[in-house]
Amino acid sequence: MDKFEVKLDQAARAAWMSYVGGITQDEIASQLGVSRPGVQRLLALARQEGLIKVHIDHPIAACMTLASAIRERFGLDYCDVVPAEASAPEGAAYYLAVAGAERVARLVERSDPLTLSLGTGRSVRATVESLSRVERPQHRFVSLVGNVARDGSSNRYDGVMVLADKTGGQRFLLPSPVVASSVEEKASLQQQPLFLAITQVALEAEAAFIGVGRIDRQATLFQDHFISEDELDELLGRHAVGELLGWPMTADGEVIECSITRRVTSLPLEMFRAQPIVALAGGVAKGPAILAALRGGWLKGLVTDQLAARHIIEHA
Amino acid sequence: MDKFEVKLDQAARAAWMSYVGGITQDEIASQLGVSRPGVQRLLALARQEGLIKVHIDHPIAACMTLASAIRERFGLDYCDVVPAEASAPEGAAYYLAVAGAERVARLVERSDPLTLSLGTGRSVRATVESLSRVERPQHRFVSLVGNVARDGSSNRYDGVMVLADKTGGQRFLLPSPVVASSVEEKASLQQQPLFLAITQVALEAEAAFIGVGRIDRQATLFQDHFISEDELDELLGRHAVGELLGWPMTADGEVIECSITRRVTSLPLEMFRAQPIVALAGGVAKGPAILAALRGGWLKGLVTDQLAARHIIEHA
DNA sequence: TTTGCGTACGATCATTTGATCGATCAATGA
DNA sequence: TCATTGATCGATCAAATGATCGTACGCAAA
Repeated sequence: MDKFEVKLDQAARAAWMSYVGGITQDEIASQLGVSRPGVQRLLALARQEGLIKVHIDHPIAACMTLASAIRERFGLDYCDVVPAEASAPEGAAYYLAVAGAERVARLVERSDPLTLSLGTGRSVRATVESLSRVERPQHRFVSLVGNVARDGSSNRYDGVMVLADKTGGQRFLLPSPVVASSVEEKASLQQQPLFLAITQVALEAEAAFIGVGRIDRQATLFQDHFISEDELDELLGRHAVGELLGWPMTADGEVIECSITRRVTSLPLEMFRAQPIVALAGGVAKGPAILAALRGGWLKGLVTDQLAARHIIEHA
Repeated sequence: MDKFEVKLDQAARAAWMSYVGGITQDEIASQLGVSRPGVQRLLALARQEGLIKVHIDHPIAACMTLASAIRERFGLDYCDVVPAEASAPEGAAYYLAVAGAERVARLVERSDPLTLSLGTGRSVRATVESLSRVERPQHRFVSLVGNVARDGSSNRYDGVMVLADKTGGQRFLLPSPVVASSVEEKASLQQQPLFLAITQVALEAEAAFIGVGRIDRQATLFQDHFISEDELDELLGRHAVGELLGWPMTADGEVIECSITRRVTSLPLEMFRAQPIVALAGGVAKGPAILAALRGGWLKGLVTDQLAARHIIEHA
């Protein structure tokens, strides 16, 4: 038995006494016949050699492991993963909304004036609906996506009105459909003073909370008739797997150039490179779209659920 | 989801960040949006609720678990369990000797005068042979068992001479066989001034390190002809499972009263109730004998191996 | 035997964690 | 509505742990 093994043996003893036996380094020192700093060194060696395995016996632990892996893999500021187990009675969408609301609340609840952008989508809407009321008339909230449906009605997933109502803050809404009916219509809309003023506010935002959309027959863009079936096929033919703010992208996160994207009225994603964009999206079906956004480097934060997170890590 | 589950959720998060993520309570506090003492409370809750499972990934850990269980079950001052795996090239007896020597060294290496008693046996002998030399002429070492074999030769397992040679300390040997050939011979031996003087020294010992003997055909008492085959059968008939210092005992640790024990020349075990007796013994075959000694409350310490320790815990 | 280098170790200081105390808040009962 | 009780929480202090520095020791080479 060589010297290193003897030392490792002793380190394992000390580690057992400390972590399993729960005694102080002083007591371990007197029991092993070494000094207290000597014990601390043994414990450091045990940690360094990976002798100490810790397991948190709670569903959350698996989520946090995934979250940590995603955060590190894609260089995010943060990643929150919520449980998606059958034991969760209200469903993952509820937890996603609560977790998203927590993140939004951290910004909204402060007193300094804040400018915050929102995308649209079920998750974004659920998030702001989960938020508690707080009086913050000094804040400004701006929508990054047009809030008009193709038939002229308001966007059913808009969150800016809800958020502004809950806080008393100012609201800025893009009065346009997310995809114009023609390139000319888009050009006309983007020259209106209101559009330019809202663009300016959006550029001043401290953060943006957005949804992630799929490109398939269940896509909001398709379901809400912003794009036709032919256009859907076209996007699929160009390997589109998801969209952010109406901008379709490939699995690598590259925005697709085509006739459809030339008609998207949302502010170009490139304008927000310097802003933290946080995606709120979950479900295994959203996995490919979220992964695309991550690969493209568009996101600084992610709030998702375990199912999507697993997909992301398995395919990263 | 009730308040306790929310709290437990948060505790699990904090625990993950601390124990798996390895970050400080301050950092966790800022990430969870609570105060540092709040984090400390969450971690305490996680510990209290048993969410944190620690495993030491080293063979020693299993030994320490057994040792801790034996120590608590029998109220020992200490219990050292050494590995008994096939991966240990030198065998468990070597580790047992090294561990025993460590315990003896703690006493022997100090400068204050020490009086120490020794029993006999392979383990005791191996232990003192594992001990490093140290100059301690002020110490006294006394044998608790006669060091004469039935044929008049010295006891091959005596440790007092070895120990005294290694330290330069004084040696006190009982010049008698462990079992006299008659009650009269025992009486005669015990009245000799030398015997009385050695008894007095033994009573002043701070601790005693002894072996544990079996009562079967491999028993030292039988192999070395201290007892005959009939006497072995008699002891087995009286449910003897082991012996300490030649005193045979039942599985409950009660010293057996019979013609054989009336001839044992060792000092009566009852004389050492106030002294810490440490047993040095290992191997699965020694399990029952060690367990008997523990049940009888004769031991204050134990140095053993994993095989014996398992037996003890499984049958305790 | 001496010298030089690397490692181990205790003293000491800095940082982190654990625990207590008092104030505040929320819930309950009169 | 008010008073009481229990729980929560931050401020603060005590205890424990982590890390640095200087010294001593062990080992190898000259």
